[in-house]
Amino acid sequence: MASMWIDSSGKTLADYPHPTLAVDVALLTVLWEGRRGQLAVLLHQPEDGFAAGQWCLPGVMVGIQELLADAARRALRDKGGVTGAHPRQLQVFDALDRDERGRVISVAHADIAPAQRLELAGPRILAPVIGTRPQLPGRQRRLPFDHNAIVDAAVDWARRSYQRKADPYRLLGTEFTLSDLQRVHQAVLGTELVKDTFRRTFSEYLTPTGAERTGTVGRPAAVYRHMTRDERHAHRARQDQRRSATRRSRAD
Amino acid sequence: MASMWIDSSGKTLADYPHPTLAVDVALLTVLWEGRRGQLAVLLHQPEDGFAAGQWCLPGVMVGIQELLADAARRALRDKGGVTGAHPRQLQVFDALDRDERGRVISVAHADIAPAQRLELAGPRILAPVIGTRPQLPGRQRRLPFDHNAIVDAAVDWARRSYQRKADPYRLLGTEFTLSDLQRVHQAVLGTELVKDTFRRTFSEYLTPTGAERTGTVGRPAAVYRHMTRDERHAHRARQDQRRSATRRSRAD
DNA sequence: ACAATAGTGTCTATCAGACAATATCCT
DNA sequence: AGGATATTGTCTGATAGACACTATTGT
Repeated sequence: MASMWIDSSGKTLADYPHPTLAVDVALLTVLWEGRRGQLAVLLHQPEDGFAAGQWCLPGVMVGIQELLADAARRALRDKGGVTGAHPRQLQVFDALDRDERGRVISVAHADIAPAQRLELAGPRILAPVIGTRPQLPGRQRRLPFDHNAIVDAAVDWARRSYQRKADPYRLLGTEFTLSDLQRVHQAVLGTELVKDTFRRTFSEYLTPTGAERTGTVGRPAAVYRHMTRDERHAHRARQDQRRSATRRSRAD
Repeated sequence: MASMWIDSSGKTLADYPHPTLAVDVALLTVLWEGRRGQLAVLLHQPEDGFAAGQWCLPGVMVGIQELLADAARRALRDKGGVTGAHPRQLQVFDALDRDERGRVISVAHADIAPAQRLELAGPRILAPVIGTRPQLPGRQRRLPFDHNAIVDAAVDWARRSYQRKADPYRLLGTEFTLSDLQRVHQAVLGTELVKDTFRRTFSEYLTPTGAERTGTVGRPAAVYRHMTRDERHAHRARQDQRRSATRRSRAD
């Protein structure tokens, strides 16, 4: 059994003093003001404890038999009011003075979820992110601990994810138009995108449903959905075939 | 003072049972068999303890007031015989059963160093890496713990690093030819590269010293060195200028 | 009709790969 | 001379951005 292991000094590993392990989670989402989206991060305000009264990222200490992903989900559930998230590891923050309560090392996590899935009851807000900096209400200027750096890393991660793939974390529903998609990407990336290049880049990985979205002003937009695994596979095969065909014709 | 913090139950953070924290380090290098390079990873063989007699990555438990990078350096120094390394964090491995001695979470690190800097006295080897799999001597098939997964991650990291930048971790000395550089990149990437494309891609970021490397068969090769910070800066400025110039001429 | 939105055609610059030609050494 | 290596020129296909044009709706 695990806890029975004893070293040459008669001690178990846990008998030696070692850093406490925490997780902090930056849950990102997109807020909509009309047709314009805004990247935002979920913050909560502990009622007691060390950072009481300050907005900060949801975080918990990791239990001795707990997986990091489970701890991150627990932080989101208990402190963030979010269920069904799938937090991903970003990096470890280990500055000696990052937590004044003692030696605590934090594994930063991030996830992206549509705002509808968030339960904003309790002391929780979605803080808009300008650049990589969350805009806090009231007099608070910065997040406590190194949570600003964690948000930086999370926003970088989100932007990398939305650079080349169409809405990989499903901020949109199953059906959407290319304009919807472009607005989501613009919100996450924090930049405007060129319409025609965007369409050409991403429509390749989407399947038209045949339907059209009407009811608004302007020409109706074609409705798309993400490719299924099989469709992606077939698409790859077609591409590879075309490539080898051009190579063959060159050889003639 | 840090250790004075006490929660509502009268305990410090460290009083709660929490996972032990370790670091494991994959130090990569390139071995030369004539003109052909081979990516390899540094392994050592603990004389006692849990993994005695098995080749594995250097690793240590993180001290309560120790930085992860310092712990990784200590592992390399004490168990790997390497000084002057700068390990980088890769990711955290946290499977519940990854260490049979107890609940141990490991922060995987990696670095790349030229083989000359390694001290291979003691029970240490450089295991060639085919694909992402280290080739072990004798009957040992796999690395213990999840060290195979750590090597995977380290090799991926190294290949990403050598994809677009010229020898970023200085496996070569200060002066080298483009062929030298190409052989290093081929060794790290584990693939053959196209000569002319390689030259065009990387010579842009190098400065010719004016010297030539002679003494071998064939036309003498021009000797290059890496750009200084100032040279890189000037190079960027030139590029930007050219770009805006083409935009201007388009507007005419 | 006109504003607004969706979608396409085409030009250009850039780049990577393929191939070939030239250059200069050693034996 | 001939083999080996280094270096450069040029062609082609793919792609991203810029720009302009067409298409189809609601008001």
